Amino acid sequence: MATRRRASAAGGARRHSPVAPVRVEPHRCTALEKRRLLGATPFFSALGDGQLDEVAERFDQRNFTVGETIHRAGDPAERLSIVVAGQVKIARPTPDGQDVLLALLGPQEHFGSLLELGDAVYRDDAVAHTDCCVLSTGAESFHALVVRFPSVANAALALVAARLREAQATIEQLSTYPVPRRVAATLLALADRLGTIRPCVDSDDHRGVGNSGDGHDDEILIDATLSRQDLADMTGATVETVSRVLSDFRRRGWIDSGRQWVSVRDRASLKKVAHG
Amino acid sequence: MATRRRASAAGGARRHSPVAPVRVEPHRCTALEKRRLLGATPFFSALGDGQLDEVAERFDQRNFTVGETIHRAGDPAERLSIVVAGQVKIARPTPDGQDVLLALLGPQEHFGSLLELGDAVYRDDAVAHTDCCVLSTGAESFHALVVRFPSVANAALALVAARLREAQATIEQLSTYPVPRRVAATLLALADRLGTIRPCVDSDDHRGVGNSGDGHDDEILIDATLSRQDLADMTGATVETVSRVLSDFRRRGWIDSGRQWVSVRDRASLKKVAHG
DNA sequence: CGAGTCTTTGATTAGGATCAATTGCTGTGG
DNA sequence: CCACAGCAATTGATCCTAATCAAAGACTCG
Repeated sequence: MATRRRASAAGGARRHSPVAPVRVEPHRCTALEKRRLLGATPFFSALGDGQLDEVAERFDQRNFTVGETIHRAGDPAERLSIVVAGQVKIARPTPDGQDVLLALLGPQEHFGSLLELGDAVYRDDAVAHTDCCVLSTGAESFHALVVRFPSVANAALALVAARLREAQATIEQLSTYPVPRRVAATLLALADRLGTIRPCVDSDDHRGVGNSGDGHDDEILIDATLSRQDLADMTGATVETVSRVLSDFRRRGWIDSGRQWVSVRDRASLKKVAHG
Repeated sequence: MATRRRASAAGGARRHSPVAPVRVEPHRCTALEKRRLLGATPFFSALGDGQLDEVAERFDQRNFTVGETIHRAGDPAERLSIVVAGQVKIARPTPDGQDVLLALLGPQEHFGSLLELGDAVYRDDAVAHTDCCVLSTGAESFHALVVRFPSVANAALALVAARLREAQATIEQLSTYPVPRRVAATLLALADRLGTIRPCVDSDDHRGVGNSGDGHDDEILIDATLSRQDLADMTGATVETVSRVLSDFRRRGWIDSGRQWVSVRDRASLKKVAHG
């Protein structure tokens, strides 16, 4: 389904369509699918089929289309949600209008009231970053599951702890490193989480060979609609600065990028920048 | 025990001894004390005496003196610790030597392997910020408790979630606000967590009245040895900048400060700076 | 094709970092 | 009790990173 017109050669200017074919999925899960999807989730991976049924009946499914708001900061925090398809953006609105992008979640990842424990309201906006499908359950319902299945408690703890680690890494970045370094680190992290290999060499285009001998060919596309503004919100910088940094990286051949997309060409060099 | 020479009047220059009487406590808890201390902790507050005994026998007690290292980043992460007296500083060392102070923990607060779940090593240094007493247990031992007592699981989840919230607030601060605002917010947070009322008006000094009519008299001392460097590490700024900001706040009469201590005089004004 | 976004690039400014002394507090030892 | 060594804090001068302001180019979609 990827619409593309002329994915021109590697070296030169950026071209039209990014590489992210937006996939939509407006569907309704069967009970069976729900069970399967939840079972694939870190929360419930230790449970057997019978137990999963019990879990599944407590979860509701909802679909959202790009840009749709799932919840807003300030709303009563009453649901724990798990992304099963698509991507969800978690952003903290600040008084002065400048958002901070706290996470870009993909399938299997969770958001919502688990993080707001002991808190009455959400602290962040959750917005559908692509069309997406989400399974969610009430906070009490989830707590019942925690009590019933100790493995769920352990998993939840581990997941929140992992989030905390990420947050602390971000704090480290923000407090001590300059923007290019933060951008490099962010790109690498995104490539790890959302990267797909060899973007420019696929599709239905006829294609000679692909790599026209320009050094590296292990290009990794970050499979998300990623604007400069998003990157700025992730790194605590401004759009203009991010744009300048990306232009610089591009000039050096470390990345390739265009409207709403970035791909990593020279992981090693980025790593060097990201780690000192 | 507070040594002090001449705590001079309120208005003018800063004077000698801060106000923090350093208390030492090199002792050994009895089993009974251990039980009581653990029961006072958010982890185990829901448990009965019999259950607390079970918990207590899994915890060991250790004392540390100021500056002593409890664990270092890179050490195998094998213990969960709870501060019962004194303060512990959690700092993340960065490659280029500049530390990031992630937390300053007081009694009842925890650190260690709970946050490193699924991680083999500590990410941070833990250092005794004052003389202190710590109860700790092995990671497996703690997990056994989690499975045995669901309330412990819930408490642990809530505690880690609370840490995550703090971390996200810090990220918000770092990404979008200027230094004076961050410093103001940090001071307020410290005053809330570690503040003691009326510092200059206590001790065994004879004292006329105390407040010599200089506007506000709700002064709150931050009860910790707090260097400019510590503050800088908490706010992601440099010592010099923090010093300038504090001098400014002092000139305005919002705070009072000296070598290794700060007290808050005008909460309202600080709040105004901290929140826009 | 044209309106609306997103991106790039340039010029200017400002907030903090850095470099460099100087002053002030603390506790130690003569 | 006082002098001194050592560390913490202050203050000034300068430089540089990144924000801000401003405008033009690029891609998408209706």
